Amino acid sequence: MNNKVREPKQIRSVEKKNKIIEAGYELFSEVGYYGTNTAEIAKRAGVSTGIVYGYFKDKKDILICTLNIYINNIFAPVEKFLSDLSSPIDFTALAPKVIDLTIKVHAKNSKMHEALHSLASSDKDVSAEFIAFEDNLTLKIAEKLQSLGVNSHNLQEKIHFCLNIVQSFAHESVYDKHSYIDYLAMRKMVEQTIINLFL
Amino acid sequence: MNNKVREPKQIRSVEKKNKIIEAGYELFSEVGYYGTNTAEIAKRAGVSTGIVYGYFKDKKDILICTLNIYINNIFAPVEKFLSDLSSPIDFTALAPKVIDLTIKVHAKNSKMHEALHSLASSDKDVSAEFIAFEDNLTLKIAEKLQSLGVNSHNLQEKIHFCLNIVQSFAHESVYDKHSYIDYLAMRKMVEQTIINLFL
Amino acid sequence: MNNKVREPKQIRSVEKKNKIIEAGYELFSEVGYYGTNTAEIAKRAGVSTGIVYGYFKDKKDILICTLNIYINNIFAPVEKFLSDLSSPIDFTALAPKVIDLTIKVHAKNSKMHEALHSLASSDKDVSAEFIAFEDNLTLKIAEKLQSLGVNSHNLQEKIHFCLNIVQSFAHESVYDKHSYIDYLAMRKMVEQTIINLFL
Amino acid sequence: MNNKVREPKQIRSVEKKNKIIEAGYELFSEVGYYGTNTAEIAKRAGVSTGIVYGYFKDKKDILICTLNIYINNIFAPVEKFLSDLSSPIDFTALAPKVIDLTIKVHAKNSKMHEALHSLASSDKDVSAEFIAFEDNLTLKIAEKLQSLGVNSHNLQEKIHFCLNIVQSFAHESVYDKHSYIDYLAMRKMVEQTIINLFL
DNA sequence: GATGAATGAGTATTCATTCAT
DNA sequence: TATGAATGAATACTCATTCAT
Repeated sequence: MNNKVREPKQIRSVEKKNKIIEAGYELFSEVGYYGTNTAEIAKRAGVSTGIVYGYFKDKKDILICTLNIYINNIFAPVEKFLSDLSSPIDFTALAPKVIDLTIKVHAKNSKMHEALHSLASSDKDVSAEFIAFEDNLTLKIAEKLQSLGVNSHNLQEKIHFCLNIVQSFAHESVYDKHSYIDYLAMRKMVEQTIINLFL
Repeated sequence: MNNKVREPKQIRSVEKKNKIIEAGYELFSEVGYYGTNTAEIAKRAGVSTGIVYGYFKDKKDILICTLNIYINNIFAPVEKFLSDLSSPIDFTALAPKVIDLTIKVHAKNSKMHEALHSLASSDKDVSAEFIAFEDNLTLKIAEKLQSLGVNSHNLQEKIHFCLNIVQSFAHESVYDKHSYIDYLAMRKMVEQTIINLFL
Repeated sequence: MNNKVREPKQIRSVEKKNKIIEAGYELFSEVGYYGTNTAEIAKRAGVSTGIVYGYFKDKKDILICTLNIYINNIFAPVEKFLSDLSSPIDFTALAPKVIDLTIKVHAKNSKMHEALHSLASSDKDVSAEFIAFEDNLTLKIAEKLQSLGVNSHNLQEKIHFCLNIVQSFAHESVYDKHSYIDYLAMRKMVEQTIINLFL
Repeated sequence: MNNKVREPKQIRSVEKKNKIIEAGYELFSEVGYYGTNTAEIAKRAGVSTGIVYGYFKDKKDILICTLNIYINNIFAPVEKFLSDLSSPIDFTALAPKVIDLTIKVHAKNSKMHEALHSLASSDKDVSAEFIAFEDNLTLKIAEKLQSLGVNSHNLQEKIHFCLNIVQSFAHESVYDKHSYIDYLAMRKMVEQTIINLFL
């Protein structure tokens, strides 16, 4: 067929495409997908509205690309964290660090997290990308732990479960949504749960 | 001031209002808030577009009302469950039942759950209603448990944490999103985590 | 044909019709014809929306009826004024009184004056009714003056011209629209112009 | 902040904006502000509905721009007229010319005059623009007359008063609204009134 | 490649009028 | 007569996408 979307090869073009993605990332984070319009993205990226469709198939395509930024924003610190791990692993010492990292990462990306999750529920493409990311993350961590001698049964399930509860805690903790909750006490529960899993 | 929205007192009116809410519930579940238009809601409810604004202030008002249905759909079975509890509580026996119930409830309301959460992230009204619901749920459960002699430290935090992990599990479980995960094994982890909390 | 609009014969009905006209008068005065809706008129009149169409053909029909109120509001004091006149007429003494009366009447009905004129420009029915009123007013005054021995040439033209300038002055004066104008000085001009006409 | 409305710099754009204003002018004149819809304006201007909002903030913004056309339509001939005046001024000769000019100008713009006045009564923006225009006109004339040696007391009030009666006469004269009036006789009164003022 | 003007389908909301009760 | 719920056509405005330059 007629592939209208350019794969930019020139450096200038790549830069321009990235500018658009960044602008999209910012706006989607600030006002959500439906609160953002393409003209605004173009304006913030410093390009014309027309050229956006030179680099992206449609508005959703921009979102998919911002999703990749989001994923990298999370992946990068996690990979760094993993590469610093060494055998033998002391989960009692590790758990607080994992929580700290997750909160830190989440605080920086929480808005986008919401914007993306919001779309994932109604859009198969976004949802698929999201699931693939989580799978990938779980697997990466599992591999690393195994290479460091962790031979826990149901390792992937444990990691996945940990990710769930840590993220869930980080999300609430960042927003401090429920005023009557003692988040420090809750944090201890999260830590202990992780430790118990890997005993 | 000018209260344009009718508070239906006639039976016929109540039925009509409910029809609209149901139609909204269905459509928001199917295609999300932004994928639904008011004409479509009216059509599915079998009413004119105009009368929708006789019962609801605006489109978001319909959503808020569907949110209440959703909340009741969850509250009702939980209250039933709580009322069947008797002292002394055996958490080892209780945990699986809680998970069963949550999965069952979630399976029936998961689509709406996503649609609502999706909006909660960008809309303060929806978000507030949601948080209030979660607070309410946590408190109700805490009261009941205390009345049955559970005197655990940080009871509210424990309950809230449990709700988080059970819901998170139920959500994944219903969709079976991650193909490589053994959800039965993961379920055991959830159960054990609950039991450990209340030991 | 089928004359749907009832001519109320019952006293209760007449009262109800008048209530609607009054409500219309108030609302048209306050927010203009297009800023008023029939439901609001009915509400203020204390009747149902449906019955409005029992007494009036349509929304414009209400306006035409309010126009009659407006006309009476002006006619009545003018007639009173005329009936107090006695021969011989001293225009030097009369002119200030005419201006006072016009301002007084205008102050009470200026909003409706604007609402009606606003519609007269685009609606033939309203316009016709308005012109008939002005003709009638001019003729009434002319008759009275003639009966009091005023035999001025072009009497009707003079009266009409006087009405124009007095009304124009009253309108501006009531609103004090132009800040740099000395309305007292202008008033003297209006008075002198009238006096000159009838010398 | 977010300046969405384009300030057209291209010749093509300027032409298009003018087309829209003209279309608005025509339609507002023909059927009034409320009888005109934006789609109709776009259609008559030969453009899409969307681009109308590229050039104008909203429907009222179009009206304000047509108001400016209207004002220029009046200002231009008046300025021409003023620039042809030379000292000393003979008001007896001037009065008929002023009336002729006003009638001529009014005949060309009377419909718009009505449409605008109609809105001025309910809209502050339009009203303000109108008053400013009248003030401006009065002042311009006053300056010119003073520069030509007219040192009349209350000059502004006199001019303003003259404008009122001439416009009022022109309006009626153009429409010949009142069948029983001898407009030639009335015209003489207007002339004489002006002459008397500046004696 | 790049621009930004132009398109036009789409949408929430209003309101004069009707009609079942 | 009277009610007020119901109708549905009408309308201002938005925005993803296209296209002439």
